[in-house]
Amino acid sequence: MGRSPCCEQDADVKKGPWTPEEDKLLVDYIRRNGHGSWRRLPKNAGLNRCGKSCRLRWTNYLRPDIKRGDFTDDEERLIINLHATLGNKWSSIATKLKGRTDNEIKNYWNTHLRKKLLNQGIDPVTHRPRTDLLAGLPNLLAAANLGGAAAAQLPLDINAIKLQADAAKFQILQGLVRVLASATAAPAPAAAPSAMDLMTILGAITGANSGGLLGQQQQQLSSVDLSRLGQYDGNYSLPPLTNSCSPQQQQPMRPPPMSSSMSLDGMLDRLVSGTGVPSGDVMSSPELCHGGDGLSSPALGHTPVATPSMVASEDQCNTPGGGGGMTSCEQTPVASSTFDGLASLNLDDVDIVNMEVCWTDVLLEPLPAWLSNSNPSDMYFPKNNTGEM
DNA sequence: AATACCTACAACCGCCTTTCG
DNA sequence: TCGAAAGGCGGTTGTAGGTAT
Repeated sequence: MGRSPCCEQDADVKKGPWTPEEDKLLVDYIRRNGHGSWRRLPKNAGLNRCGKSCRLRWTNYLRPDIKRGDFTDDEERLIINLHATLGNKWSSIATKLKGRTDNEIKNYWNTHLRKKLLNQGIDPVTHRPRTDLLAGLPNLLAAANLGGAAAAQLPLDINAIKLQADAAKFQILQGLVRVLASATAAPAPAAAPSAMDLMTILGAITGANSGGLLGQQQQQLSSVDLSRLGQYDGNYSLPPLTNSCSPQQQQPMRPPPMSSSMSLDGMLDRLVSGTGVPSGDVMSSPELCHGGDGLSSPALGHTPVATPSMVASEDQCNTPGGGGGMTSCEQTPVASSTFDGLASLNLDDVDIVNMEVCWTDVLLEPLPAWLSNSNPSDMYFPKNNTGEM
């Protein structure tokens, strides 16, 4: 059908921001008479505006019951939950938030909440883990695999590439762990990659060698059809996106077993097998809410104090698998990946008991600032550094 | 201090739905 | 029942203010 703009016939109507005088005319008129017919209102109120413009100005800004000010945490949660259910039905969402207009909620979503979810690795449209990150995985792995001769040919760019790869790895890990968590609740469809596929990929991403994929890992990865990763988007139902670590669950704060439960593999084993995980709410498992979280553990090079200055030590360089493998520390630039050197890390050095952050919280955190730094070479090679560049 | 860039939000546009004669 | 007018909605744009260079 379609309609011409309501004021098309009158090209002289004013557009743009409203002046205080216009606001006063509109408010005074509606207080005295009600708005009645919006089309006739401008003329009756002495406004050179389109009726539609008057209605929007009134409903979005001048109405006396409009609530002003920042959105509260409760309002944020409500908007996110409602959006997950209703989608972009802003007017429907607005009916649940007293005093907020659909336009205000829409703007707040587009400027704040959308970015917030994206930073948490959540697709703001589907409210599921982002799969666009997985789609770029092959390229990412290729970049991460640059080392040795390739690195020598790209001496200036390799650090930036590796750091960007780390940033993407971090987000991919967020998504993968969420996917794996959900996989315990719903069996994977036959066509989708298996949990073991993901484990292989994860192993490759977090590979102990600093140069990237090597030997057996690379062979294993080649057996995984990465193109099927995209199927995760619709095939698994995810657990609720709630902060699931209740005080009671965190209370025991017992030192977790220092064996596999603190390693990523151990954690994922539990997720995949369901061992020690209460059915129905994987994310809230007390097993997973102890002080030492999987991803912030040193097993992934993400100790809470991890910084770019965390460079592989001489010991690590000399330890098989610790930044070593087929790529020596000499070949590895100063900006060795924080995902590198995993096998050499000593869990005994970590104060797990005092790490009070739930791992699910870490998963939902935005990228660390140093990982999302737009100019990584500045971080790795400060101008007043020792002149290693 | 000047300029460029970024962000937030008010306002507009075009389409769809509802109402009414 | 039909068609036009009016209201409503969601996407997009324009702009002011803030921040970085």
